[in-house]
Amino acid sequence: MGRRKVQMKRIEDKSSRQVTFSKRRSGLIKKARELSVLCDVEIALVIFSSRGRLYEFSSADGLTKILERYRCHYEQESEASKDVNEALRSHTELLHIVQSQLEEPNVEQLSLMDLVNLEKQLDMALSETRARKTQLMMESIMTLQEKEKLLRAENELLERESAAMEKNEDEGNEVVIGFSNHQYLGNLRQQQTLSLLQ
Amino acid sequence: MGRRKVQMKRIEDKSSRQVTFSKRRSGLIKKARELSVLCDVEIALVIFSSRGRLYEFSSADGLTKILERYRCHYEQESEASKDVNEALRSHTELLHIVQSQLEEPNVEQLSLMDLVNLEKQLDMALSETRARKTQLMMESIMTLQEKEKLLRAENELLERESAAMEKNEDEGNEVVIGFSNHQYLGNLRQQQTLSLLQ
DNA sequence: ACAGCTATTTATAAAAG
DNA sequence: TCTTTTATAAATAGCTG
Repeated sequence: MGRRKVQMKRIEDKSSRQVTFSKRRSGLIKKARELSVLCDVEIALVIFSSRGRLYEFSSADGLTKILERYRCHYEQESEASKDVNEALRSHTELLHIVQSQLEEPNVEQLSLMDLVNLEKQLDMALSETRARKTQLMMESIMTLQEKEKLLRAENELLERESAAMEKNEDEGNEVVIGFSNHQYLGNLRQQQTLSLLQ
Repeated sequence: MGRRKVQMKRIEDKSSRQVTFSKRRSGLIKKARELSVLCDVEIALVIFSSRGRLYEFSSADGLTKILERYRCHYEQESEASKDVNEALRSHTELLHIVQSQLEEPNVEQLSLMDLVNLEKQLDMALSETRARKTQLMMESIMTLQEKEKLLRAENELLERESAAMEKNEDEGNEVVIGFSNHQYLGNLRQQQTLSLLQ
């Protein structure tokens, strides 16, 4: 598509090779963008010039930013449950894809590659769910650890209060306390346990 | 470049979207190949259809190497994009591993059933690991909950003790206590959170 | 879903400024 | 060297089978 047809081999003239590279590169990226938009598919395109310069296009670029924002708001509950729902939705969608693929008359057309890819997607979905679950549990543990810390502090306080009072007593008032289990709790192995979790 | 100009937005009609995808995909890959040949540059192109099918093109050096190079090129970039790249790279790498495994002479003997069974086995292994992890976390949470319960009981006891003592006091002994945060902790949403976990 | 066929639109090689 | 223009090659949207 130019003044004349071009041979499909390396352009020897350095200058026109550079010009062609510049033009065709932008054309290729444009086409990649169009394809991703028109057909709603994910595309990653990476080009290294002979001098090591990098050019890229990625339909997931917007997605990356969304995921980043998603991570920022990750700790908030409302967002969290939304995320769970989203994961569930996409998971279900994937299952439907698998079903429809397998229910088609011409199963033979499913190449091994296709199956591998589907399996991978499923596994990624699983991974997401797993990661989400793990995070929720971690948060749960964190919360409980926080509470434990607070309760310990409170206990110490009360203990000191109790000791101070006892010291100032002179008559033998009977007290309700039968035993004290302040030191009941051993050292936490929490750190150890958590290290096992990932 | 067709009978009419096309709007740059997702093609809503599923059928024609599929047709366009097929045509433009091959066109894009062709253009990528041409650019890599004419200008002697490295190109990696990955396309995921909405159905999870993978299409790719890469110039001589191979997708993995190019993506590896890409990753190095971006070492100084943000964490997020690094993660995405890494995911893409390892994804592709894994794919190649599986492919090479499957490209052995007697691939034809691998039936769908075999693949399904293989997948099942893999997933069971994953499940086991996952279950183990979950169990560890659950135990961790249980332990912490137990501790919380004990600490609460202890607190109550101490509080009662304190109250009893205060009642039997007649002189204004100064006490060490400045504040009390017994009710600091809100109601647990632990039950709710846990229900989300499975 | 796929293959071939134009009428058109796009991309771009080469020329011009 | 860069940008713009132009002539032409390519790609492809909508058809038809």
